[in-house]
Formats: sequence, structure tokens, C-alpha cells
Amino acid sequence: MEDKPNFTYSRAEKLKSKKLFEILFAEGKSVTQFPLRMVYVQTDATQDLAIKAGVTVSKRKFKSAVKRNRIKRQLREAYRLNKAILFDNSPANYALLIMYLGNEMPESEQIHKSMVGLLLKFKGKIGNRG
RNA sequence: CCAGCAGGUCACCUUAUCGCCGUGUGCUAAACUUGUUUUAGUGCAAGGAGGAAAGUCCGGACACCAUAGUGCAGCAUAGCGGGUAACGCCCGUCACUCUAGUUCGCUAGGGUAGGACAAGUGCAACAGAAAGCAAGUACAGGUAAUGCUGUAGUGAAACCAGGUAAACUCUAUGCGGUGAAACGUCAUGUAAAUCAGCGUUAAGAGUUGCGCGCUCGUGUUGAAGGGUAGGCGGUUAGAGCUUUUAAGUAAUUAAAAGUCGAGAUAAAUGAUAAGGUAUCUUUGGUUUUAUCCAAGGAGAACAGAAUCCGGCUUAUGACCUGCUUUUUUU
Repeated sequence: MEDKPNFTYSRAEKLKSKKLFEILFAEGKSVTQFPLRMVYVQTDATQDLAIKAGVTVSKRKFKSAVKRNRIKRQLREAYRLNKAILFDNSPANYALLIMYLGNEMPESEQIHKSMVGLLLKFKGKIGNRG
């Protein structure tokens, strides 16, 4: 754990289940660090991985599939490189969904800064409750 | 040199770090149905969006459904011939038409919702008495009488036809519907929902717009398994691609050889950093101009597979070839 940082983001870590998405949209709680918003919900401890995450970009704000893909890739990279913040000591299992709220194409540097802030905010919240 | 038209080609590159996806292969571990097994982890190798992947506008392949049949209605197409799995697509050709040239014979290029006004209905600017059901001008002739007859006049067309079908309509041909969230299958697992047999057939319900037809209903016995979410198959070797030869004016077809080129599913095919290329542009110098040289700046457009093919349409950067027109210089 301490010798090499884990920067992977494989299939098992991705949020796949349709059911979970429905639950997230229905009863998820949110943390916002503009231009990002995270919706999260606590899941069963029976799952193999502690945290599953997905990213999303509104089709209404970005009609072009190319632009949507680009933003999602940037979000995924930012999460992949900074997820170690969460994996140190997570008190419970969570499903996360990170959304992009901006109206224009973002800079990667800005996304990275916002992602770090967002993850720290989230960590503070669940730490306080647990 | 600039502009237009036609045709063709490509779809930026390199390096570093960190990642994603399936495939092949090696190692390790676990499981048992001990196998060229399955699962997990890990190393290596080669590969990983398009010319439009887009719009979803046509045509197919494939799958399921009698709520699928049938008649009417409806929709689509429209010279002729050919190509094709098929098409509303493509090729050739005739006619008409537009543009340019012309030795007035034509030539080159483009366009065409180019079947029928020999059945019926409708429509028609201006002029005109009148362009269809109601009227009637002038002159002449004729009659018992009358637009009854001729001529003039208006107009493309006048008591009778003609024009018009991106007007109804008619003719010919074709068309069932739903689309990969189709469909098949596996495991989990509960009822009113499914299937088969027997009996009852009365009201009624369903369908594509309507009719016919078809299906269902209610009781009982037995059997198997739906919906939702998930896994696997379908699902990437195909009307495939490249080259050569032959047939054909061409679209295209045939034969031979070679070749395998993404398979995701909240959706992979990347992110970041540095450098460079095509190209554009600014300044200065050179040259009659074109050009060339130096320095600086910008720097790849449109766009993301989603069952698969054939087209059409739309978006869009750069280069090459040919033709035409205009201007300048020699």
C-alpha cells in the first residue's frame, strides 16, 4: 500500500449498476465544489470494493458527443489520480457519481484542483458522521 | 495570379509519464465436474473510431408476432434500356430546357415531381359581351320568331375545342407490423399473468383506418415458467478489403492470388507535458511581378462505432489533376 501509489481505474471500480444510478438520483446526498458536484450514497458492505465511482456530463449542456467524451475523460483522469484521498480509511462503502456543472469546455488543471477540493470535502463530511 | 466547375487523395507526427478495452501467450493461486477446465492476480506481444462513425431519409440481411390472412382505403415510385440482394440509388440513352461557343449543320456542360387532360371533376392573369350553364356587341344573310348562320373584334385558345395532373383523379408497379432495449438462453425466485385437455359459448373485449376473418373470455384438471434488474449468446469473416486478368461505352460482373481490420454496454480506443510538420499571418530585405531569405505570432477542420451492409443528405480542413473565364507583364 505504501510502496506504490495505486492510480488504476479498472472496470470493477466503475459504477455500472442501473439500480444504483436510480438510487443515487432518488436519494443521494451531494457535495459541490464548482464546477463539480458529487452525489453519493452508502451501499452494502457485501460488495467487493469499498468505493465505486462514475462520471456524467449533461447531454443538455453539451450536445456534441465528442465534447461530452472529452470532459468525461478529464473527470475520470482527475478521479483516478486523486482517489487515494478516499482510500486511506473509508469508514463505509459508498457509490459516487461526479457531475460536471459548467457550461464551457474546462481546463484540465482546473478540473484537477476542483477534484481534490471535492474529495476532501466529501471525506470531511463522512468522517464527521462516522 | 485570382475565381468557378469536375474528379481524386489524406484525415497531423514524435517522445516521456500515468491509465482504459478485448485478443493471444507465459507464470502464480484457488475451485472442483482433474481438464488444451473455470475464476482471480500478474508479466509480455501485436491491435484498438469515421469519411462522414452524424441526420435516421430510402433499400436490404437477420429475428419475432394470424393482432401476421383478405377486401376497400392509404402510402411510395413514374420516358426507355441496363446494373444490383434491393432501392426513391447508380450507369447509359432519348426528349424538353438552361448556359457558353458556333463555320448556323451543330458542339460542350448543367437541369428535369419527363405515364395519362382519348373517362369524370376542378382551375386560369390581362383583354373580351362571353373562357360554362348563364348571357350576348357590330355588319350581312335567313326565319313566323329566336345567336339560327357567317364574318369582324379580344385572346395562346371562342358555342367548340385547347392548356393545366409539384389540381383532384385515372393507369401501371410495389408495400403486413415491430426493430438488437428484436430474439434465444442461464441462474435467483413469489402471486391474480403462460400452455395443454375437457365442458360452456351469452353479453362483450382486442386489432392498423374500416368491414370480413382471427384471437380472448368462464369453470375445472394437469404442466411448465413470466415481469424487473443481471450474466452469456445474437456480435463482428462480411452482398468484406487489396492486386491482377477478362467481359462491358459505363454502372457493374466473373475468375485467380493475397489478406483479417474495434467490439464497448453510464458505454473503452485516452489524459498530461514538451517538441515539431502541413498551412495561415505580421514585419523587414530582394525582385518589374511571381518568388526567395530572415525574425515573430497562430497552428489542425467537421466530428465519437453501439446488430450488420448498400445508398442519399448534411457538416468540414488541406493537397493534387484537368477544363473554362478575366487581368497584368514579356
